[in-house]
Amino acid sequence: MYTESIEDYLKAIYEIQKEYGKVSTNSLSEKLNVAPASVTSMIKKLSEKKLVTHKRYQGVKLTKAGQKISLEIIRHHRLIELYLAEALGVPWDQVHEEAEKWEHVLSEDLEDRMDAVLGHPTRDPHGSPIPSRDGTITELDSIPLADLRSGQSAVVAEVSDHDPDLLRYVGKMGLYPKTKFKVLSIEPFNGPIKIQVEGSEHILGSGAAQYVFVTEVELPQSEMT
Amino acid sequence: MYTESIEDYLKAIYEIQKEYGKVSTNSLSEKLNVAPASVTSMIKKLSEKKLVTHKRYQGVKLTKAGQKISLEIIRHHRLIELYLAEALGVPWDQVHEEAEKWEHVLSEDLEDRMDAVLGHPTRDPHGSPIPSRDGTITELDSIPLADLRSGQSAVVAEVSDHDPDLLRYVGKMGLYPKTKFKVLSIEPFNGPIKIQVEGSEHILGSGAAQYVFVTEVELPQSEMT
DNA sequence: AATAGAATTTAGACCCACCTAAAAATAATA
DNA sequence: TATTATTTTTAGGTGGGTCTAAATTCTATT
Ligand SMILES: [Mn+2]
Ligand SMILES: [Mn+2]
Ligand SMILES: [Mn+2]
Ligand SMILES: [Mn+2]
Repeated sequence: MYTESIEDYLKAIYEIQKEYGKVSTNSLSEKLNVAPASVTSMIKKLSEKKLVTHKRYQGVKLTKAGQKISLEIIRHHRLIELYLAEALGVPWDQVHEEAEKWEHVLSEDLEDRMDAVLGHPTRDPHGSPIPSRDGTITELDSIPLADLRSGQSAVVAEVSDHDPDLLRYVGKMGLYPKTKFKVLSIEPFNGPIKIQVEGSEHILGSGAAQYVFVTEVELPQSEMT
Repeated sequence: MYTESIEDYLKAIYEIQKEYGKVSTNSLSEKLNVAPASVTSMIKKLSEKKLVTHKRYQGVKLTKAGQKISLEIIRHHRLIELYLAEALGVPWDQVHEEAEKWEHVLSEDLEDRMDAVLGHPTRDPHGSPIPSRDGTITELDSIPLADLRSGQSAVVAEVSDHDPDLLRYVGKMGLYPKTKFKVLSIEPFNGPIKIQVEGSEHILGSGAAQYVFVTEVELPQSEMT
């Protein structure tokens, strides 16, 4: 078993790698709220343990072993989030914090039991895919809601789960994963977006729309090719 | 919040205090599997934080503040044990290990939700009382099964939860809390004990009988006063 | 009361994860 | 290309929790 710290680093590396491709010391420093110097020394440790490869001043990359552990922790995290939401009614903006701690002490046995109770789910409450036990994951290809145009319809795929305020904000307008909605209007220069969700209209700030990812985009008739 | 280590020390101190009255450095060393020297230095820390009082070479005693935290952790531990058993079907010999870790990262909110789902229970799967939110606990007054005599009936109150093998052993004969049974015979010099549980007979070693605590003892007619 | 044995504490050290301040390497810009 | 700015690493230090080996203090026994 690895320390909580190591597991959190590996998870962060996986996530940054996925989002930006390259994983710099500074990006880890920011994500994990530790000083860059601390990251450097942890990188040295991870590198000695062959969990990441590292070229000085060039960022890190997960090894096969590192990715395995990383996905194992992400599986814990997301199963826990979903379990808390489903079985104990924890609101979706609070599950992340709880999972952040619990993920490190969850036994494999309990992981399996939760998985079974939930019916072997594939998505967490924010729409993120849950890696399978053997460490495979199918990332979604979705686009930010902010990139849609007037008249388009789409389905919410995933909402970033790192800011509880954001989750409460978009939750208030019903923008949960799998929810279909339509863009009524979108103002230029990152202006507000008017959307229709299940009959009612809402105004969504472009900042938030950056963190809501959508799929199944339908063009309005007039713009079909 | 306190560290996991501090919480485990406080919990151990509470338990030893309850069982033996006096809490020595060595008893903590054994219970926590750390060197006596480590205990001494932790005691110094707990003492500075006013969680225990300590007279050199004389053992420690929880302060009000120390007891409060201790009972808070014990509440977490026992609620978790019960939740795992009830909601996820974890066998009673495995819940302790899982709880030992999770207890330190459980939020108050989740504690309350589990408590509610379980219907505000008062006993964990091993029969131990669950402290209330405000830190009160009513310890049972029970006696070891080993102290019973031939012909007596009693009800299982509590089984020590620190040895999974013991739990599986007594579990096999159905000696769960609230189970009524009768002593058919008991051999002298710590000999084996023959008991009847729900119709069927079992032989119980005296070692195990030391860790099964019973209550509601009924004398056989012939020995009534 | 003296002494042997047991329990406890002190001394000194290790590993982990973090920090700040300063140096070094890389990237951006004039 | 030379200079400046940014990023990353090194150097040195702290606190938390543990260890072993050596003192100290208490307890039991003669
Ligand atoms: Mn975490
Ligand atoms: Mn999530
Ligand atoms: Mn514990
Ligand atoms: Mn228990």
